Amino acid sequence: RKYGQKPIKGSPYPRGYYRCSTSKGCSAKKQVERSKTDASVLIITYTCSHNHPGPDVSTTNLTQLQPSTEDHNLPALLPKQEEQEKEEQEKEPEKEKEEKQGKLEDHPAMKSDHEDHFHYIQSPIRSSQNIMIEQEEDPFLEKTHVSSTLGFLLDEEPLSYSQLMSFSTPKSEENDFFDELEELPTFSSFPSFMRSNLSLERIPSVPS
DNA sequence: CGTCTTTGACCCGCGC
DNA sequence: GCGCGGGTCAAAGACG
Repeated sequence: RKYGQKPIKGSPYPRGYYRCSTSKGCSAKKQVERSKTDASVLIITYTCSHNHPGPDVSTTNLTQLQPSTEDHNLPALLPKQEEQEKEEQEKEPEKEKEEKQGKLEDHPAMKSDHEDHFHYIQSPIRSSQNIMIEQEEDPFLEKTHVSSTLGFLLDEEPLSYSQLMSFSTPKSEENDFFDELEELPTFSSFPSFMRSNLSLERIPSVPS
C-alpha cells in the first residue's frame, strides 16, 4: 500500500513509498523511483521482510515461483505484492482515462516504444548494481534481507531485475511512471519466471 | 460505506 | 545552530 511520495533531489521523478498492508505488524516496505540517468530504469528498494506468511497464495502463478524464492526474504509476500500491483495497474489505467489513456490509445506507437525500451532495458547489470548500492547505503535497510534479495536477483537473474526496473516512457508522465512501478516489484520477486510474467502483464496494460 | 491514493505538513538525521 | 533532504503521518478526495 502506498503511504507516501516525495520528489527526490537530483531526480526529476518522485519516489514512491509502499508498505505491506496485509498485516499490521508487517514492516515490509518498498521504495520505487525512476533512475535519473535512465528514465527507463526503475529502482526498487525493499526494506525489512514480511513477518507473516503470504496472504493469498491464490495467485497460482506465483506459487510456481515461490519454491525458488522461498529462501529469499521475499517469500509468500511476493505473491501478495503481485496482487496489489495488479490491482493498481488496473486502477492506474483509470487515470489514463482522464489524461493519459487518451494518449496511449491515440498513440499506439507507444506500444512499440514500450517493447523497444524493454529490449533496450534488458542490459541489466547496471540496474542491479544501482539497486544494490542504494540498499547497502541505506543503514536503515535490513542488509540481511536486502542483500539476499539483491544477491538472489543478481545471481539468479540480473536480467530479470533490470527488466523490472527498466521501463519505457522516459518522457511519460509521472502517472505512467508509477503505473510501471507497480509492475516492477512483481518482477523482482520472480526471477526467471518474471520475464514471461512481465511480458504478460505489460501487454494488457498497453492498449492495442 | 469502506478502502485506497494523493498530497501537504511534520519530524528526524546529516552536513555545513 | 541552521538548512536541506528524506521518510512518515494524517486528512481529503476518489473509487468500487
